[in-house]
Amino acid sequence: MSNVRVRFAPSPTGFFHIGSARTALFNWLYARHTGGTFILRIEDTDKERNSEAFLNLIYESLTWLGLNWDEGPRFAGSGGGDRGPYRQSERGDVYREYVQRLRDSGRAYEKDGAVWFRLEGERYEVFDEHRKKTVTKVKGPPVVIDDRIRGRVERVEDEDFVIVRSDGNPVFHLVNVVDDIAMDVTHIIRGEDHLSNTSKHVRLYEGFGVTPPAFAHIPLILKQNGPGKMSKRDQGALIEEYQRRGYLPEALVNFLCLLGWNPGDDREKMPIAEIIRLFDLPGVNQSNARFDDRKLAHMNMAYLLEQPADRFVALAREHLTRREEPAARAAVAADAAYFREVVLLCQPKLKGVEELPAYAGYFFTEDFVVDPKVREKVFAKGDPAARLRELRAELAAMDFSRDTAIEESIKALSARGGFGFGDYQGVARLALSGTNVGPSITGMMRVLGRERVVARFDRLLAA
RNA sequence: GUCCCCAUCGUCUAGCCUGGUCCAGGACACCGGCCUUUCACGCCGGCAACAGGGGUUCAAAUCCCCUUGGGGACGCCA
Repeated sequence: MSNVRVRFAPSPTGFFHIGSARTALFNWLYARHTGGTFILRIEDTDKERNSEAFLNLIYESLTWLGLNWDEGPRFAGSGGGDRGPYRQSERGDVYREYVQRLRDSGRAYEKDGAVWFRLEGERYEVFDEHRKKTVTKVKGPPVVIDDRIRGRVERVEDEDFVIVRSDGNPVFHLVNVVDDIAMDVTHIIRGEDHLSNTSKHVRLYEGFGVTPPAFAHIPLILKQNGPGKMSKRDQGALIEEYQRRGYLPEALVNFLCLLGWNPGDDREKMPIAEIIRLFDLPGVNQSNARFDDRKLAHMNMAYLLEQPADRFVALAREHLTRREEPAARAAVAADAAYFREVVLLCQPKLKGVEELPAYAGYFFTEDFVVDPKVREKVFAKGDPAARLRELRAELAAMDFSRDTAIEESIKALSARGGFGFGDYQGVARLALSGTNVGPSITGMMRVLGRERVVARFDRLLAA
């Protein structure tokens, strides 16, 4: 156990989004890499905008992603620790005590009913064109931030700022710094949007007579289309959406790691243990990264392909249970062993489990649509009906227990008639599925079983 | 407007710190081809970038400056 202590400090004021998840991830990775402690702290000082539902979403999303926390609110095995409470709404006493310390030392004062932090230096008044008002400025040396990712950053902090609102609630800058002191946080890893706040925070640390922790400002994730950083409103921004769509959390985590960090070589798909081993602050990029849902989808497919049968089947079932369409309901209602056969037959072909209802719906109902375009195409050349009748005649004697046996029968039939395997495959697929895409035809026949295959052949021949 | 951060293929990036090994490598996407029993996967190939200008140097993607562009922050939100 090292003495590294990092924290992820979200506020439950909205959906949990990709940017927050990556900040949490980088903190978690750094804690795991160093053998340090990962703290979850809930910054719920904005009483107006907080909600328990969003709070729960934070817990659930982090847990789903596998980002367990060592200290913080207790949830699903995570949490605990002796520097709580870990919700800022429960830490009023701590803040009052720290504010009093500032007032005692003359570094805080009251004005307009609020408490302000006093900067040190010569004061002067100036009219701010942008804000259209006269403000009091303070002359002083710039704040120097030694950022672990950006290097040396200088910023002038030249106005006193509010630390306790007139309604008595402490503001973000104050509680953030106080808690990081009280919780012995050693490294602050957060989004670059906080870089300009950091000068305030450093002054507060100085005001408390505390050496600031190490700062590491990570690049932002930019929205896929259009200008600006990704926000909760953007398409694909919500973690729960990927959970709902049946994405593998480890695929999402792997993808997120690569947005602003890399192992230093060409590797992309890596087990989490390897990422933990290699992750370090100097390896984090300085420039913002644009989100790319296609790359994420590809990563997800790569992970899906290698899932053990049991987990893949469970994932498919869990996903389909939440889907509303008839194909999904029929699939869930089907015999479990049959469901498993179908899903495993499709596994190597799918980009995501969300494709399942559209891709494999015909396995679970006799009432599937026959694509007219595909039908036209299949019947455009040769005599597919004749081929299907020949194949139909073979069915009774066919061994349906193995794909290879079915394949051999069809090959033998083709050889006898002087046709190719494909002459039977296309029309048979149309009869069985109503389309021209899908898993292997022999696998389809085996899984559907002789009875259903015969019926579907007959139906197409009758039409 | 002010301040801060950033700048390599369409996108994510390697290379930059410690200049020559880079007519710049990988991945996603896209386009061909192969494989094949459809569709995928896979494999092979292709397209495609050092933002612009100035400097330093024998030599610059790499160091410095300017411009431009992108991003962020400027709340009694977090």
